[in-house]
Amino acid sequence: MSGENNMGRTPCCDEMGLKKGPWTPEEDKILIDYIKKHGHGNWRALPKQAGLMRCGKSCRLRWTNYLRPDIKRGNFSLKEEQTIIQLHQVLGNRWSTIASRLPGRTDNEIKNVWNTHLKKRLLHMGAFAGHGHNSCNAPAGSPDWPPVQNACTEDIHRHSDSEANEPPAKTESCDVPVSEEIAPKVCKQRLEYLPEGNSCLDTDQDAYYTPLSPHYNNSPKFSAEKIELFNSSAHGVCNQAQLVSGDKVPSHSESTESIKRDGKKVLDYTTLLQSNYIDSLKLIMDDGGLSIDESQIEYIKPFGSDEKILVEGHDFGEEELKALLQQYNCTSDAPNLAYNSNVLDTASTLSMWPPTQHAAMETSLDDQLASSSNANSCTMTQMMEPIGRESCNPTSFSVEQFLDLTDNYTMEGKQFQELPPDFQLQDGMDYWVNLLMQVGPLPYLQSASSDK
DNA sequence: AAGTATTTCAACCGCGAATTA
DNA sequence: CTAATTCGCGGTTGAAATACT
Repeated sequence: MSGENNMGRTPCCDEMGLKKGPWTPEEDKILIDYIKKHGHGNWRALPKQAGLMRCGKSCRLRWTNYLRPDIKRGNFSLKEEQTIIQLHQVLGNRWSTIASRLPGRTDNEIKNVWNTHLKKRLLHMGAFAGHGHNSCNAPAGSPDWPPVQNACTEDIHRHSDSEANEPPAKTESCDVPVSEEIAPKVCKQRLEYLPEGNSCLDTDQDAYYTPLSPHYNNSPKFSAEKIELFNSSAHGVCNQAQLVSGDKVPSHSESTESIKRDGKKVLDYTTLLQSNYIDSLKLIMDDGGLSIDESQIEYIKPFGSDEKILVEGHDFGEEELKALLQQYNCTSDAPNLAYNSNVLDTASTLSMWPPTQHAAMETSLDDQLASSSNANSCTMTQMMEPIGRESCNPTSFSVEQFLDLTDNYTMEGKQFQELPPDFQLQDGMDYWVNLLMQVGPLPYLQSASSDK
């Protein structure tokens, strides 16, 4: 060892004569020159050898967070922010892990962006529901439900990693005060449907679907409202869902017309995602008249297997569907799948169907909730869902602008990554933009548009 | 224009993990 | 195996910048 006499922890920066505070350009130059020449080696020894009146820790911090040549300066792109949000969902405050997924960004910078921008933004959007008593109708006896992602989520993860039986941190440990008005209702509700006279969800039809059973209707956590799904895939690019009651919902035709643009229907799955009946939908797979291609499979792979998939379209072949289900680890007990009649016809030949909507009725609600929240901390739609409907009225911004965005950044096969530089968000628009950012473009749209 | 409040972000601190002797 | 040491992480701070009154 070094032979120093200090027992225990060696003080770092409080030794006499060591400078603290902001670095000067001269100090930066000394540090850069030294590391370029010798590498950093032992950080503790570095300042002495380089001639800096700093402690090694300060040098390391300055280098890794600021002077490193591969540091990317400047504002975060929307894509980067999207990545942070998504990773934070899964990882919590593991900033260095998140940073490893964002080349050129440091953990410190990401932490700052999260704390100063993203957290507030999500809070404003209602994504932070907070824990405990007043933020949602969480069932008694389910302390970690719903699994929202906020400062507490990390605690949940940590506990689940190592101390699975420990309860998550209490509400008081959350550093995000959540008011009733901005985080009102995290209602984990399921996409349970019992299509009348059918066992499938046919999104090609104009139809009403009711929540699954009286069993659920009796639960305060499940609404008895009906859900209307329509116009899903006539041309493969329109998925809509609205609550039939309790909302100002445009009529079918009115809504359909409103999303037409140059005779072309525009993807609008945001509304579907907004539905109270879908608790973790991350992907709507619509063949759009095309076959499933590899990019679709690749697209859904990273999401894990706990979210809902709405599969619909006319042209899913047997092999394609089989591949899809296998990729998604879906078997006959795949309550996360919804599908239309065409898919059902195909699927029925696969011995993989029907899924377990009916079986789910037999399962206790608590069990379902537990299994759902075990799979992941919080899924995208749960995150988005708490947005108060009154605060995100779709008519509060220019529909034209929104369609411009979807056309330009999704329909034309581009990644929806960055807003046009001259684009001004109007009130309410950020909700939609962020929602799109969360979901990303559907891959088929890219191939569909490039084919045409 | 001046004073005050809020936001931002680079830097610090303490802790735990990993490494070394 | 143990203890010292180093490293890296995440939470926090506080000065500077910016926004608001």
